[in-house]
Amino acid sequence: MATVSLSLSPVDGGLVLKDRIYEELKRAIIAVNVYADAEEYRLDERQLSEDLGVSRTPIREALCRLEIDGFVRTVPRRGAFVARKSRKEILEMITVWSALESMAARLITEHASDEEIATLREMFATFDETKVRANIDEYSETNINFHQALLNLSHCNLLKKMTDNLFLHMRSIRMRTISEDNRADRSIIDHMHIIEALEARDTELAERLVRQ
Amino acid sequence: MATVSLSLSPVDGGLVLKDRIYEELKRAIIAVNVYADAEEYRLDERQLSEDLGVSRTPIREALCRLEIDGFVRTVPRRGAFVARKSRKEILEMITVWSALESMAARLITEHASDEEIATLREMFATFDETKVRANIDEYSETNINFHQALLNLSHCNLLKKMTDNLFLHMRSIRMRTISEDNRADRSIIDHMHIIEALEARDTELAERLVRQ
DNA sequence: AATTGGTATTCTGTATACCAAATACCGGCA
DNA sequence: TGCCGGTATTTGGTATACAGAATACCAATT
Repeated sequence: MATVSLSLSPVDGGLVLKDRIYEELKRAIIAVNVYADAEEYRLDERQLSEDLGVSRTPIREALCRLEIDGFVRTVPRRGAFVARKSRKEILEMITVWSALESMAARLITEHASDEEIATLREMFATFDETKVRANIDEYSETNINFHQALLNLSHCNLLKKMTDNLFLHMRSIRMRTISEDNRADRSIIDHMHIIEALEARDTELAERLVRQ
Repeated sequence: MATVSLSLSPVDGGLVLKDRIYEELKRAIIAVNVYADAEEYRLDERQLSEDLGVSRTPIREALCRLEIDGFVRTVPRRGAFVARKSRKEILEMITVWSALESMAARLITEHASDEEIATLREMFATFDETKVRANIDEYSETNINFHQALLNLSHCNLLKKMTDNLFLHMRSIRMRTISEDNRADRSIIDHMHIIEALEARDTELAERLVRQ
């Protein structure tokens, strides 16, 4: 009897309790606008464990991971708090981000296919400069998607992984500076310039544009 | 009575058990040359806990951190293994590293003082090209120090933190490719060129040299 | 002899219990 | 009334206990 190949995929799902808690806590942390009010958001392990209906152990592992990611700051013997980034730290995140993304741009000019680059244009297909002001928030999403798409096209998983966390941080910080986002109309032009540089395989130009 | 300021440092050391275990495990992992032999290095929690004389809880937290750092790969319900980087992953690490370090070079040309840049030269004071071959390993250390010094001078903590881990990985990988290090004599010249570009505040040149 | 089914063991994942440090509260004393 | 000290409570850090899953091993059957 020939063994019939059913091409099954593993049923695991790969998400254990601590991972789900990690995701849930991260979502919750990003949801609260830490920068809005002055009080410190304290994360009580016992509180969380009974809220989520699990024991403290997976909570602690999730908090441990969140601390490494920079979303939580734990003081020994004091507890865990939602991290509040200083201005300097934010600037440093932007610096690192631009370093990584400009490298992504380099890689794209060198390795990505024309079709892949073309997909970048499609993201802005529904927007033109006159409409941008009307739906800032939708554009804001597209804006983020654009940056993430750049990292994806770099085909460098490490670059993507390292920027993903930065993105999440920037997202929550952005809420604080939402008013500054009236520069969206300038931004869309910049993005088009970037795409053009990528299409022209102009490595240096693409890198420079992205960095700025 | 005026409160006398004694400028005492916390006696704690700031290192709790899990942190010490983390450091110890990391050291041990780097010490074993994973790439030398084919067998998988398994990290048994019970084994570790009795070897280190602590319970499993801090072990697990340390392993969690090591996994995020990429030194350990844990399979659900299977355990933790010392991570073995694929060729692709290694190349990606080098890519990210060069992205970060070239950004550091940019920052140095823009912000570092002349004195700080001058310290880079001193690192190579004891070396000239004829001597390099004689003490490769000592030079290798200086080589690493040079790169770390660059990151330090960038005055960007995040850049430094992100590259520190990459450095540790590269260090253990280097053991595998130690034979290739006969290119040290070319390397020292490259470093001098980098220093000169930094001194000349030539941002673009410095960045390009570092990236390569 | 090989393969399959079942059982036993091992080890992770999770929960609970214990301990020590830190803070908060309260009472006494100046 | 204000300050100091002590006690109590809270809470994070650590250890242990329990349960479920995965593997290894053995036996039985073909």
